[in-house]
Amino acid sequence: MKKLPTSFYDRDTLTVAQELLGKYLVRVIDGLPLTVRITETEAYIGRLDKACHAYGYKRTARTETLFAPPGTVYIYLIYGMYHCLNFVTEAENEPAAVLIRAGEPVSPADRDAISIRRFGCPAEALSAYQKKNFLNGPGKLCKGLSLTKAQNGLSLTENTLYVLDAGESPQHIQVSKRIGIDYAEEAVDFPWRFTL
DNA sequence: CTTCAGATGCTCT
DNA sequence: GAGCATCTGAAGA
Repeated sequence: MKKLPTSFYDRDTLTVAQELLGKYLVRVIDGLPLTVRITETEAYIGRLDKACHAYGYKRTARTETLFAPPGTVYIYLIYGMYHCLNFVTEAENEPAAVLIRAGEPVSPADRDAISIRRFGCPAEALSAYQKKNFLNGPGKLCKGLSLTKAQNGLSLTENTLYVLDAGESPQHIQVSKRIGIDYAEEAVDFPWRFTL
């Protein structure tokens, strides 16, 4: 499988958000890869989107990463205790990104390694509720893959975090409104959430 | 299945 | 000082 190049991210954010579905997200820790199939994304586009941290090209210490070149990793802390993983899209200085909202382990070994990070025990010890809600949210995904602000600003062309083309073209994409952005006025209705 | 409150700290005004 | 691109456990239907 081939690592997605910078040119993949250097495109319209809505296109990238949809095409990321079904791709494999690889997180390498101490030389060991954890692989997750991406199943849900959201698009955020600073130039016109009040839900985006960099709406109207607002530049602060936090949003600086959104102005970085496409294929840069944007991770921020939310609600004081969770992290959200994003991939920067479009041209440099055009602040936009795709939020990775959910995924699923590719193999049983990935499932166990991620379960340890998320729950402190192997997957077989989990409750039905925990198995059903394994990586179905941005905070859960980051917890399971041990992603924090320490990885903010990394490039997806490096070897600690990257995306592989699994050869799967996204089918049956469900389109809906984004979650948790009630403050964003007209942008709350933008259909920019994509689920496999 | 659903709602609900509380956790917790960084970011921006 | 207010608010946040969330999650969990408890309680009720």
